[in-house]
Amino acid sequence: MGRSPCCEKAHTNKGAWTKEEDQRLINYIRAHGEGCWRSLPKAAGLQRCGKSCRLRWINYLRPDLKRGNFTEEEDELIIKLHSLLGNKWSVIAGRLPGRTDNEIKNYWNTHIKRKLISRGIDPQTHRPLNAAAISTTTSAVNTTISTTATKNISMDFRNNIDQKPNIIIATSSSYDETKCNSGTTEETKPLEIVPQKSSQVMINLELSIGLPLHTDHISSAESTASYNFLAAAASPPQMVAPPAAEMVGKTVCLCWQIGFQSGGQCRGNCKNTSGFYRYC
DNA sequence: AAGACTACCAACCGCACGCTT
DNA sequence: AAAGCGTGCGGTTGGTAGTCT
Repeated sequence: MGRSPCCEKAHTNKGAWTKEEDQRLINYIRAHGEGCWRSLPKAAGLQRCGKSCRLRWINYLRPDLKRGNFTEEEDELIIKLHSLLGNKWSVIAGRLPGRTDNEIKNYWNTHIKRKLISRGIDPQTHRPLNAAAISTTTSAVNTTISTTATKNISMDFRNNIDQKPNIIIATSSSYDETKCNSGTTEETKPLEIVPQKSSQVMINLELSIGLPLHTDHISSAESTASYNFLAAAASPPQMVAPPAAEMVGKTVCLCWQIGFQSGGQCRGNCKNTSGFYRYC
């Protein structure tokens, strides 16, 4: 399908924004709110493309933006989220209040990439640089597992946050509590990260892939991959072990379900009986 | 002091998606 | 069903400030 240009290029300014332009944009949005970016420039008296206005507002002028350097905690959270989500900057930004996708993307490219490389970690795969060749084999195995049987796959980062996670495959069928509604990308809950006693943070991301064949239990065609990891920057490496009881109760769970989207909203039953939260 | 180099980040660009007509 | 529109996303670029030689 054809598309018209987003704006008339002939009479639009480009490049850095002036203070006056900023003020005009702020004033307009304060008075009329966000939205309708296409018509905003004209209404606000700006000779700018609507996209440019939107970007300027989102990345720079929004009042809830947190300026300043990233903290060590934010660094580690970005690394963890990137290892799970890849270059989904907007999703990652959604987990970091006051930070924008553009800011995180820039920070990733200029700081974190180098930081990971200096640690001997491949920034793209989050595996040791010398293990890149193995990664494709491993992912192929995981794909086979997740599409043929009901298994719980955990990636445990507690050993060392800088190393590839331990992958734990369990065949337990007591996973009805992991059920999550399909097509639930509309509503997002803030990610809860509860500091642990030992200043650790545990995040549990669940990936569910499958067809909703049964209503009561996860079907045999469904599989669940759980990614458990600790942002344990302050803690020494430790042996892999099941999470302690007090940790389970504070675990945060992100649940991603890939399936047919029905357009329905998340029904909000994302907290299971173990006190886990899911992000649907 | 000045030119070269590097790092940073705001802004741009093209594309994809969802919704409406 | 197809076309058009509005918006959001991710990759890339270009200007500028800081550092090095």
